Amino acid sequence: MVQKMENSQGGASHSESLLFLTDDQLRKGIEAMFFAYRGFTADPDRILEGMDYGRAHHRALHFIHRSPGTTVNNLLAILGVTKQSLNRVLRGLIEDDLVESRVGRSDKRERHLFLTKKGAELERSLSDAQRARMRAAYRAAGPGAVQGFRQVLEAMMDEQARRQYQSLKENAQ
Amino acid sequence: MVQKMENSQGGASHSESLLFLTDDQLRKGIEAMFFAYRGFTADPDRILEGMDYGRAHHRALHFIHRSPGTTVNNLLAILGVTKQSLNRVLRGLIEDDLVESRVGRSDKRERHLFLTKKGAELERSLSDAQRARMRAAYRAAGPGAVQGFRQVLEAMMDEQARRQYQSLKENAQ
DNA sequence: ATTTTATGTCAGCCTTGTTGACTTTCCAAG
DNA sequence: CTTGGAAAGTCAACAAGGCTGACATAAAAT
Repeated sequence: MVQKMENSQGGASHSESLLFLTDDQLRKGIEAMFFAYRGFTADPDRILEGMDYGRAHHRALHFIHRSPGTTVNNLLAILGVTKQSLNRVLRGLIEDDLVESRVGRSDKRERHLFLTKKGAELERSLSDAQRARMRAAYRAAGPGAVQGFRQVLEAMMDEQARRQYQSLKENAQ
Repeated sequence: MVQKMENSQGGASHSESLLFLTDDQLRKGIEAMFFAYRGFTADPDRILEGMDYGRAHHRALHFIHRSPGTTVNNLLAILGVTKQSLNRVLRGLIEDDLVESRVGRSDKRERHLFLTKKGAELERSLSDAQRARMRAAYRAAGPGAVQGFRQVLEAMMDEQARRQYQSLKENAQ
């Protein structure tokens, strides 16, 4: 049965909410994630529609930008898709000269991925849009909220994803 | 160019971070959303794999449970998909006796949607899993974080989604 | 009586995910 | 040096879940 909310939003009572997490509070969090993720992807999706690309291409560009020279296997692990799925995306990006694939020096089986100038430009325009929304959300919510936001998201990740997130977090450019 | 982070996480300086939002801070938020959303959908996805259902069915069940008797048009607006896409999902759920579609009393063009007992059971098992993760994340992050989490997410939504979210928020059951 | 609205349905397409099978390249261990 | 296995790429086939366009029906609204 759904619990009644003894501990509504309007009030406050921050300290109690740790212990008394009602189904209703949790459901609000779930719905907030659902609606917010739509907003989160909306701007890049708009930019990409019309081009031959989609969200999968955006993600590849993002993480190649983030870790230039990363191998296909690294990218596979971060994106959590199969190599066949990633390969199709990468093939398109390489053909269109947005991504360069260089054979590894020490291990020539590996391919190291880099954005071309053209690729960096597209990545930039996508991340500009996404950052603008994130910036607006952060400012609207206030400085304290940003901490909480990231803490809850981090706690929501699977173990593996959290490790990947944290190792990305460390090597700030 | 990517800005250097003068305002790292390790430090603190909550008050300044409102004004000095570096690209690096914003990127962390973006990546946190990406990885966290994977975790957010992981448990229901696991439950549904093997059944003939997917994430789209989960979403339909969630919002029908949330607003019993909602019309197809309402659901369309909330989910943000086309009627053809939703119809395919609903048809499956109705055939399998998880959802009941009743012709409207006052307006006989409308169909009002309800979960059957069987549908309510599946919805329950899905939302139990999702709530368990949300609860764990809330507890790990602490009571203050929950406020911030929801504030940032709400600010990240499109206008239309925010209105939908808020109107759902109001009629707590 | 006509138009608009709500819904459903058919057909076909796209993106992005999946599995399975197979090849090539090439490092490294025997 | 040979060989096993890892890394990468490719082909084929498929599924989920989006999309558009076209069309049908019933009922409400004008």
